[in-house]
Amino acid sequence: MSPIGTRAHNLALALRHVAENPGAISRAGISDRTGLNRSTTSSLVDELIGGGLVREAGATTRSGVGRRGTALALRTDGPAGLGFDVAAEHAAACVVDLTGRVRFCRTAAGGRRAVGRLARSAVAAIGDAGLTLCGTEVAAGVADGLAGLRLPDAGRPVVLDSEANFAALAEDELLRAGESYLYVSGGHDIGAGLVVDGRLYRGRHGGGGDIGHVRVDPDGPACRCGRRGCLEQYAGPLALRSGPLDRAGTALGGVLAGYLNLLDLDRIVLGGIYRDLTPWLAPEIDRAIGAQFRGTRRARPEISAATYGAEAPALGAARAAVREVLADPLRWLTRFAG
Amino acid sequence: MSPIGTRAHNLALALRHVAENPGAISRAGISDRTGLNRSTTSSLVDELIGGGLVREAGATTRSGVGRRGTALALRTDGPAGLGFDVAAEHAAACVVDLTGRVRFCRTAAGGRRAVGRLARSAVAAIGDAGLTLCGTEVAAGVADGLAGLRLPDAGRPVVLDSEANFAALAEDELLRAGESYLYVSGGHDIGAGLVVDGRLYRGRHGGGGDIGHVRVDPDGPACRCGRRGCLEQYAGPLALRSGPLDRAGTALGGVLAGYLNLLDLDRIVLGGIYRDLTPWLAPEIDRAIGAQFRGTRRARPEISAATYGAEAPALGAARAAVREVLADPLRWLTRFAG
DNA sequence: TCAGTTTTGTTGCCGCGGCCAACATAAAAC
DNA sequence: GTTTTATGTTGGCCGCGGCAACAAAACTGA
Repeated sequence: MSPIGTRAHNLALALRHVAENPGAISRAGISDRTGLNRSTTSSLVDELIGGGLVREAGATTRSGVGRRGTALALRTDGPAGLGFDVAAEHAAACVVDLTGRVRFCRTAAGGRRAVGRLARSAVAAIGDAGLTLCGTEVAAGVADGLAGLRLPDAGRPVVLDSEANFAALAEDELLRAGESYLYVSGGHDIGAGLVVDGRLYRGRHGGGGDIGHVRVDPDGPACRCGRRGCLEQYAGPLALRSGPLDRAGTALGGVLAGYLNLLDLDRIVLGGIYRDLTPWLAPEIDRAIGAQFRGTRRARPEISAATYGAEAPALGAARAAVREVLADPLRWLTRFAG
Repeated sequence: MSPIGTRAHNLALALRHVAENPGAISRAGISDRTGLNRSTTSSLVDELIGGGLVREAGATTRSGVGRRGTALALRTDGPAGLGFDVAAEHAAACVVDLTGRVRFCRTAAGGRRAVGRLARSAVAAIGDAGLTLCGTEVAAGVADGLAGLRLPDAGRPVVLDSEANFAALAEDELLRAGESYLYVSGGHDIGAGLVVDGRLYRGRHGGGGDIGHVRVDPDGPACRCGRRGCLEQYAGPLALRSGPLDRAGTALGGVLAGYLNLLDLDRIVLGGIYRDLTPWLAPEIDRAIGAQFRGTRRARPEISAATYGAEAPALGAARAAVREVLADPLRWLTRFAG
């Protein structure tokens, strides 16, 4: 059995082109870019419109001779992705529509104790906006942080992953551009989310991505993990408050340089508490990378600040949920069929 | 247009099951495991048999009531994968059949000057064995090392990649098991080939995988690259001859530990000149990894010696070539159609 | 103004290929 | 022998993509 049938594949293909050219592509445009026949494209688009994922949006503007096409766009009153971020001291919930636009976003103190309240508000917001929940994903440090929580789930399993991974998935522009980047998130732990060619790398067992205890200097300061010279002692929140930023940047850059020699990435994205420190951290990180980088045939990666701040993990989780609909619209279209 | 049509996908699916259960699976068995209808499976297998990829091999042995199935196996007189390894001082050529078995393997001194002679011998061996060349892949340090070389090419583009990447692809058992591992190859350069879930990770621009100049100690010895304390100065061939092995193991382990915190791998494979030193290197590497490893929810990766020695890159390149046929048998079946 | 040209979207038909049901075959159980 | 169970093949159905023809909508040029 095919992992995804031809029809499902082509529906996703058509839908992706609509998502990437909202209001600016017609059936014929999809046909041109996909190589599918115009009649096939018409049939696919009709099905997407019938299922409430796509709408017609006037005529395409185009100079020159010939009939104008019918512009297509994603509907913003269809599926809603729901994302949570559950940490020790705070929690957040976020709702996005099919275009990835934020329709609800709220943060609360109290960690997992606040989740129930946030969930009720989010579900109310989904209803008020005329949306329909399509999936729930949750950023959480540890899986058992979820045990006992009852989350609205759209009849599908709730997806769990790390904060850094979901925060990496909030970077819509980079994902759409198919970039390869490492999202480095500063916080109580130092997390990393690796994206290759616009797709999240998940370790085999969902482990990995925890780089706070990579050793920077065997003779460095003692760490709470019982060892010495961990990255956290240079670039963790305590170290950032008490130490100079250039020391943190150098330590981070040294660790990242090792990754860049192995992995061939386009970009380092600084998130979490690093985001607002980017102007001070980036030069030192860049210098440290330059001291080890050996790219004879590739450009040195850019270093940039994350687009979103504290809300990034919840937002990324919500966007990941709607991206599942974009990746396999047929499942959404037949969700009542069984 | 689908990247690979339904028929092509199902042919590959059926063929993969034959490859993974040689001589021990029937049409009905494929049908059971794939979910495809028995009639569909019959049609697929007939096409694979007609194209010379699969043969019937007696009856399956099974206890209990019912008719015995017809056992299926890969043919060993069909497509041949041709792999080269072109280095500065030596070169190698390798031929494998569809099962991945080595049918020809020869090494020569002289680097790229020896390639023409090796190629002629390999092509002769392919003919003598009644095989048909299906693809050529080449392990080479730099792409321009290939400029001007005329290689037998089966009418398809010659694939180029690093020695470490191809050596990683020679590990058939690990690939089949879907393991995630980093193949570390010691040599003039220290290369690394990353395999995730049985699939080779290729950087965006084919860069990466060159870890010889990751910094181990900023105050370390000067390196030919102009910087100080590079891994090569601890674990390169010169350092291995003059220095103690435990120092090399510790340096390697330190670098690998950084990767393991990020990547969540099952295994480190030691290849190249490290392969035969594994008994001495592995304990130190393991110790150094243990000093930084933070796997609360995953096992510490195993460290093992590569299955093959100097012939690994050429063998891996040859196996990669036949794997293309296994991945898309329809292209092989229709190779004369255009 | 109106035919000619170009582009868009729809409709009817064909064919590939997967699924289903029925049947022939082979081996064991009774 | 008959019955039961598993394997492999055959014929027919149908979903869905491609093709060709046509209608519709815009511009171009006498």
